Amino acid sequence: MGRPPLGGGPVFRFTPSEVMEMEACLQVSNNVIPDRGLISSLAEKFSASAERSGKVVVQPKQVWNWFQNRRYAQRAKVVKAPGKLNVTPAARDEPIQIRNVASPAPSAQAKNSLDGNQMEFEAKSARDGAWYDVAQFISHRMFETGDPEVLVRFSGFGIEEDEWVNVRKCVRQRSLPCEASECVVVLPGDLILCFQEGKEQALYFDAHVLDAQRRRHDARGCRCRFLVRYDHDQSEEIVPLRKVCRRPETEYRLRILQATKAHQASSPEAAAAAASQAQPQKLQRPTEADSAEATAPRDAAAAEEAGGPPAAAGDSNAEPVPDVEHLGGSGEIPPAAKTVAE
DNA sequence: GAGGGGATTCCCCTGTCGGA
DNA sequence: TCCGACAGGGGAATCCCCTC
Repeated sequence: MGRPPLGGGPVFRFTPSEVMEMEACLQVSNNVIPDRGLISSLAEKFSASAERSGKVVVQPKQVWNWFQNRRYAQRAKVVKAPGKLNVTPAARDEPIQIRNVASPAPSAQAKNSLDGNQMEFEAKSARDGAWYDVAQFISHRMFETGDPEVLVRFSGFGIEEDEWVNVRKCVRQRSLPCEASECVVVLPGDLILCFQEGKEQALYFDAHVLDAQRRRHDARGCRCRFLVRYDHDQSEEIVPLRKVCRRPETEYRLRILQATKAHQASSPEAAAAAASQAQPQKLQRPTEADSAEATAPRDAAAAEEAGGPPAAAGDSNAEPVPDVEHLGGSGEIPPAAKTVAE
């Protein structure tokens, strides 16, 4: 694809001084192509220089091409250099590759989880099979089968709604509402907590993601759609992100994603910092005005808990079980957000 | 008015071509 | 072989139209 030189004259070449200046720009901007304004001013400056003596006009497009080519050449060089990195130019594609990657060291995750933050739990009610936030563990008992049970007070409900639930099967770490930027960590096959709206009630049920339709985000936030199948009735529904709460086990994906973005933005150091500082913002369950659900801000502390290894994802029984002995005494969870049915 | 869906535009990345 | 130019593809942002 040979291109005739612009203007039809001799082949265009940047002078050494021009190359030096553009390289300096590239370095200053951390290998990011300068904006249009700077490119135009560079082109004008080069055109007016003594070396060009006004005879050759340097087009902004040519300057831009130079930046493109130089950056690509530099990255190609880095990739070929052995043992130099794991920072490849394909960084922007990595979110897709998050799938099936190994999780970060468990120790790093566990460190954050108990770092002065109180863990929050949710429990499955035997009455309707839906999951509710746990406000308090009232008591506990042990069955002959060896399965411990706890008496839980659901957040937003009174004593009359207290329920004995199986710790292994019906208590787990609280699911996390998704922010718009977190839709990428919701993948087909994932176990999620999904807000199902019925005619008379709207509750959170376990569901599995069958398919994820990615859409462009805009000022309104995430517009992706997720085809989910509810575990309790096998019904399928296409839901927006706001109805999806991801399991804490997917936290590692978010951290990988953040680390990847940091790689793109600057350096491996920044990436490491981002990975270690992944601090979820204050989250809320999706608010559904039409349904009679009461939603309050959830404590970000619970969101701090990183999920376990990928193997645990999708297996609610494999999740950490609260120490009921301990929680029985001080298991008070700050007024959390409870999703109140009907 | 809010939200959903699609079209358009811009930018970036990757790869290739031809001249020097 | 190096360097500049550009094609093709994909992602992101924005805008417009439609429906409820």
